[in-house]
Amino acid sequence: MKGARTRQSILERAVDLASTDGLEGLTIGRLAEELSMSKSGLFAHFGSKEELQLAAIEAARERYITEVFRPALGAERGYPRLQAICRGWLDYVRRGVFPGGCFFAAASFEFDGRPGPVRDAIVATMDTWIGALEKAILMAKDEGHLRSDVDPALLAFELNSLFFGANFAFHLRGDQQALAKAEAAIDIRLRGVAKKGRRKVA
Amino acid sequence: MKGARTRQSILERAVDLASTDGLEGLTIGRLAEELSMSKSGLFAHFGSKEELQLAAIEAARERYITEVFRPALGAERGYPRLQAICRGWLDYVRRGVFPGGCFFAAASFEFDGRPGPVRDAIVATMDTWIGALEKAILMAKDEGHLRSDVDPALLAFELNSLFFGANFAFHLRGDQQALAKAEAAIDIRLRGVAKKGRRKVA
DNA sequence: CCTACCGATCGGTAGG
DNA sequence: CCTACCGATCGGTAGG
Repeated sequence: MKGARTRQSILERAVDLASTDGLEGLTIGRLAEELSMSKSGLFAHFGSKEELQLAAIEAARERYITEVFRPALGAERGYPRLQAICRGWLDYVRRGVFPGGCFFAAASFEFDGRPGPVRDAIVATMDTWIGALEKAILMAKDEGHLRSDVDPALLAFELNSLFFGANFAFHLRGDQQALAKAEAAIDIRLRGVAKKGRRKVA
Repeated sequence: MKGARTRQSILERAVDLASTDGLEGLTIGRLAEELSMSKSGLFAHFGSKEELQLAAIEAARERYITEVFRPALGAERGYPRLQAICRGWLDYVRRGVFPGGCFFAAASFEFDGRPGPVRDAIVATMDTWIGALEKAILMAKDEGHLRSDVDPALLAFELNSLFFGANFAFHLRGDQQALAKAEAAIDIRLRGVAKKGRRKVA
């Protein structure tokens, strides 16, 4: 019980560290020092650095679902929910849910050229996310909110690209208009596929 | 003269290594080993790891300009050149100009949460790139190829997002339709801002 | 451009 | 969860 709580607090810190320094830049020594515990004591919770990385990915996924994705499911299915996901994503960038910017964008670009179990876990997480986005689009089609010729896989690709682009412009470039641009771009795209009577995004 | 050649060959290797392992993951020891030279011999060319990282960013920028950007300038200014930049970018992803995927996307997401001279150099490089993209869009407006209400900063944001999204879908997810999706998304967006008579992207 | 070396830190282990 | 330790590798230096 206590072990599980300790493990969870280690992972929250690990996720924050990895979002700024990367999953490889995350080291057991610094993580232990920040938590004021011994390296070996922390290490005992995971058994290897790779297991720590995999557990951090899972913890980041849970944080993302709790803070960003699940709240959007409160909106009614169809266009409103798709809007809620988009607005929630931009808010996620603004709020800095991960201190070093989007954990998943960072992990994706860190591991896109390297094989191994960590990469595989990132790919699986991103496949699930893109799948969830496609499903929200498909629901909006089924509800008759989007035109029937909309390609969910294509639109999900576009929205995800704009999300990552917003993270890039906001966190790296410090573009003060980053979120306004992303919102405008999403608005343009969604208006292009919405059926009449559904025109506003913001 | 010979020193400059050695330095250049070190940097080409450094850029390749950094594109897969990151600019922090790039180590002097492994780089020296791959080049069959001593660590200190290599080190003498740069003086510090940070200088090596800065030189690698500059070398990557030169490779990008030579392989991707300059060829697109061969197309006539306006819509054709904007198309050429877009097509060149997707081809750049497909060809794997950097073995670990786009060097700049990786570096951007690696350093977006960390201060310092390396981050500053990445920001400056990306600002220049986005500025060049905006300029190409502005030229297309000036030539009368794009509608006069087009916002170059917004369209540059959108195109760059799709470029990075294509890199993500292709290199991380291994999505076989990644480039086709990116091409379709770019086509949709450019057709939306093109003046009549300019409708084809591919 | 080399050999030889430095202190610090890495992931990980032994033993409790 | 700790102390005490391991070999390997890190960035960097001395001296040539």
